[in-house]
Amino acid sequence: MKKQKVIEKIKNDPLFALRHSAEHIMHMAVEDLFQGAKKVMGPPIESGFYGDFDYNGKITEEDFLSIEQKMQDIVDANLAIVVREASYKELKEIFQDNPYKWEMIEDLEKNKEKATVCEIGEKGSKYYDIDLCAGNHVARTSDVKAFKLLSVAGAYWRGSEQNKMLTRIYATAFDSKEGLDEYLNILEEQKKRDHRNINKNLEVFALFEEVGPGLPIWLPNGMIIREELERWGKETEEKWGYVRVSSPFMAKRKIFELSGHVPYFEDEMYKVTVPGEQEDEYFIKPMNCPFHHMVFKSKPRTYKELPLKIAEYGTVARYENRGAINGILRPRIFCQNDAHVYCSKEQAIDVFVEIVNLHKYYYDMLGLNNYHIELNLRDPTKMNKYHGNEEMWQKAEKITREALDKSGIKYTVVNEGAAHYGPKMDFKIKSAIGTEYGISTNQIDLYSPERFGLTYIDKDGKEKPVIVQHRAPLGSNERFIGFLMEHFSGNLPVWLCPIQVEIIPIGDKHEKYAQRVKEALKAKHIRVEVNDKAETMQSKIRDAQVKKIPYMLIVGDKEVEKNEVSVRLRTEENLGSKPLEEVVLKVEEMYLTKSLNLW
RNA sequence: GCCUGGGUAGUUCAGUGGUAGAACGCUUCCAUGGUAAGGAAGAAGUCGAGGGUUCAAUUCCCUCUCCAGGCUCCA
Repeated sequence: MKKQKVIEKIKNDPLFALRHSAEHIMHMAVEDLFQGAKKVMGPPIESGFYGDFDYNGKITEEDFLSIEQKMQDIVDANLAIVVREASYKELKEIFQDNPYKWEMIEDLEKNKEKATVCEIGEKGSKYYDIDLCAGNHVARTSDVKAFKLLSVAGAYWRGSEQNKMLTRIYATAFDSKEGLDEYLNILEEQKKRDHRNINKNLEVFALFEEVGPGLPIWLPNGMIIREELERWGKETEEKWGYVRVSSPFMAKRKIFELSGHVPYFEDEMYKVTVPGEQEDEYFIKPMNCPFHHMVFKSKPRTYKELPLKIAEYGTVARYENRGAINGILRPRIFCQNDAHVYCSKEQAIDVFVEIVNLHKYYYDMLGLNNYHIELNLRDPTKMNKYHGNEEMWQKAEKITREALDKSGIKYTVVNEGAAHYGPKMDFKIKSAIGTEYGISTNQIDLYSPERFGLTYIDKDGKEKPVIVQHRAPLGSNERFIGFLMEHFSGNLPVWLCPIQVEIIPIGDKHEKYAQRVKEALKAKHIRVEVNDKAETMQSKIRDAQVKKIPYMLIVGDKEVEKNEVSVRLRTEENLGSKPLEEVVLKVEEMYLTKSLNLW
């Protein structure tokens, strides 16, 4: 679990104890209302808590009201909450018919850890509960001032697909009604910022049942964003010494066997069958790496060519779990800002630092500053997930850590999530709403060079293996743009806006002038449209605001007369009337410099 | 893939065992406006798909499909 850090943070939350107690109260209420429901466990989480139950019937959101009422009853009863130590023997007696608790007790016993219980109320009274529990609590149930159940979900016991699916209830609790209301408001706001909601106004992509899940169609507006972003990526890579290639969107099984993907990912690869041709199986490519390795191999390489940076905007297909699909943040086909850098052992660290710097450049330009690296190492409990020998892994890890230290970027280490061929670094960015995204990834790979026989002739005339670094600073167009939509809440930087300027003629008679303004902007390649609907100016302004168009140029009698336009920004600032030329130049400047400001 | 809930006009949603409604949007007309919604009329739906129960199904039941929130996963 990547949860250690999060848990630390949660434990420092002043509401931790209160939520923990609220969770016990919820368990009591559920066991009271649903015969046979067994409490399993439930910790406080960021901004709330959840509780898991084993219950053979259904608990749905319709039951929330009665559960909440029962909880309120327990809160009103003002029961004492006491935590004390307990013997394994006592515990096993208490939980003799609860296999989950039993399992936890046995774990404690095995590790010789102290066991504590939490008792709420007095034995024999209307409400009484005793539970295996290690944690802080508030003193009395009445300290839980405000709570709300939020959703039901299924969750596997101990997080494993092999285990039984339990019923999980998500909820939250606060020390005041105001705190709760504020939080519920934030949830509402987050929902509005969901890229799928923003998409309704921005018209970036469209999904259809007939096309298939996870297969978005890019609409004209989306395509503008995408092409601006790609152009920037390509220009930047050119400056940073990358060369571009293009690889076929499908290939024979053989190459994916060579890359080592088949044993781990065959189930998630789209197979292509060719009628009448049985000998070869083809897959739609799920990644670009093997092809770039082949580019490297297309002729003998020497030290003079290194580092060789091979880039491609490559579209890949992965049959993602149905439940993992989410708008364009997690589709089944996506286009990566991909490249592989081939270098010598000696160059590896400098190359890595350069890649980190490239990330920094991109993120700075977009004004994203809340990011860090997560270094994903092998999960010691799942060693069968990884290729290569121990020595290779140790070496890769050593280089990676050295490189990270030298780059000076902040990073956290997680013992999980490595790629099958090597340690992985994920760039995690926190969006403006606080959601964290794995937006880009970077990997130092010693495995592929060995598999593919990727070598170069060094100065001393000897053939040596290269080191490969996988990188995709702009992630995939899909996820990156979805992220940007949410981060900016739809208010994209001017250069990425599908429509940069909306011209709003006040009346019919101003339309001719509006067209002239339009032509002046178009001459500078600014994306502009005239709203010539039979509507009031106010209504046209509203339309533009909703579409998050950065500049609204209002033209009426006064402007026509002076050859000016009245400038309103989507920030609702009214800059007043300005000469047309000045406005054109300003917008052009903001566009070309990729400014994050509007004026 | 698993758990829970859902699918009604382009969108957000109401509603019903006797084949449907609102708001916004769209089209047309009127209004010619000064910084977030002027007025009127009109078009628009195989009530996700298939099967079953019924005299009758959008409504009840089953299967499939798609969507949402979780769990698991993300080369």
